[in-house]
Amino acid sequence: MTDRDLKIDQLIDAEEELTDKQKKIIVSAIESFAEKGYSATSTSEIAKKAGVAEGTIFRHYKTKKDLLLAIVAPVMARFVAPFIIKDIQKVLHQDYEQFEDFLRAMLENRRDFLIKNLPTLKILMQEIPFHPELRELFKEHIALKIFTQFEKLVEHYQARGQIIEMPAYSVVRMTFTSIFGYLIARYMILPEADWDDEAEAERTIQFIMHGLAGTKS
Amino acid sequence: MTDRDLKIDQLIDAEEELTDKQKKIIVSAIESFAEKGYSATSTSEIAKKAGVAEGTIFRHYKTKKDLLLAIVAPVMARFVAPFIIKDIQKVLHQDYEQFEDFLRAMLENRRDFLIKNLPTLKILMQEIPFHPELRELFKEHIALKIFTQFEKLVEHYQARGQIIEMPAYSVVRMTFTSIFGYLIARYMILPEADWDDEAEAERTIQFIMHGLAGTKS
DNA sequence: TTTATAAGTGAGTAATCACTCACTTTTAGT
DNA sequence: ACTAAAAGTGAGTGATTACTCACTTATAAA
Repeated sequence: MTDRDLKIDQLIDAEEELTDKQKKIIVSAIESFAEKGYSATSTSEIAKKAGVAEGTIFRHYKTKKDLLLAIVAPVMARFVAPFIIKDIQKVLHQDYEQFEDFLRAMLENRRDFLIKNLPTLKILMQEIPFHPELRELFKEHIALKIFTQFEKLVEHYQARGQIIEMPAYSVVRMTFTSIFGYLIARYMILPEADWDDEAEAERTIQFIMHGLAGTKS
Repeated sequence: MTDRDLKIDQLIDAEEELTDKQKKIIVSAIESFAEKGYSATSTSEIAKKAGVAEGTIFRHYKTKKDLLLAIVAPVMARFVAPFIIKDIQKVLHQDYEQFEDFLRAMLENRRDFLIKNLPTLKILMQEIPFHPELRELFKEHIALKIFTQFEKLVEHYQARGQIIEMPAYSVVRMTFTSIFGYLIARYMILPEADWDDEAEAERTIQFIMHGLAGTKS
């Protein structure tokens, strides 16, 4: 187990036994951060909403920023965790012989996670540009781990003629763009519209498959 | 000319003769808003950076939020303006017989605009979720005007067999997702990476074209 | 040159900010 | 029941906030 894997596990396991008041603080903070933004939310406001003295927040989190990181970091770690597979080859041969099957599994899996953690993921997207620590965590996990892992995966399917010959990073970018573009449009930008979720997901997957179609259909 | 067209023109023309100090205020505000976010930027900070008394800001903008809107609203209007074409049919027959040509023109055109207005567009993306006035402007222009306009356009190319039969809104969503996904990745998320811009743009267009290919190739 | 209007100033304001600290209450091991 | 550590409190801190206003300076038409 590398240092980096350890870091992820630490982040995920960090959510241990919390006091009732601690939970209320986190719930209230998530609500306010998501609604008004991190900078526009005051600690007194969070305390009031949580039914807690303002001092209690600072008993558990040294600074307001610490509170933000405590909320956002574990969710980021859990969001990318399923992509970090130790033995890709095995998974691919056993579970997903077709790239399409892999795509479909990924879309459904991450959709469920996104729905369960919508406000926190909104906060994460909002604040990433302004906090170097968050950006660093993101780069370390996403850019390095997932991206390279995904490139191997793409090359695997390219070798089998399922995906067009093209730089792997382009394939990865387009796939991510399409899937998360759909999820963001569906759940963040236009959640009110009446979506036919199954049909729209299937169309998105077909779009990617045709867009990246290789020599063997 | 409808009320809405008038509104757009008003927003665009709003940048008339400004004092030297007024320009410096706007430039400084854009810089700080983009770097630290709107809420985390103080008016005293903007004044200092612009070499201006704090009162001068409030002479021209009633509130801090007014300053934000004065910066962001015209750029939003200009960003969507080229999509608002009065006579689509004419444009399509004369300039873009192929959907592919239209896509390529749109990509290049909006790329240039994005590069020239990068910080302001960053601010816009950041602040849209928190300001109802901005969201309203966006919905009015994007959701209603562009989206319906684009749907007509898609149906035009579908009728000619260039695009697969599929709900037009899905086609629009996927096209926008792919193009702006590329532009955002290229210029906002990973501007440091060494991109082969022409190749990457071409790959993105080919990806869309294959993903949406109709009966007649 | 006069004069009205607009642009610019900076000290001042009440409110709010993140955070501290001396203190009280709760928890849990013996 | 005793006790030490952890959790919780809320009044108080100086700094900073967006914004005001009485005043000065610059602009330009008559």
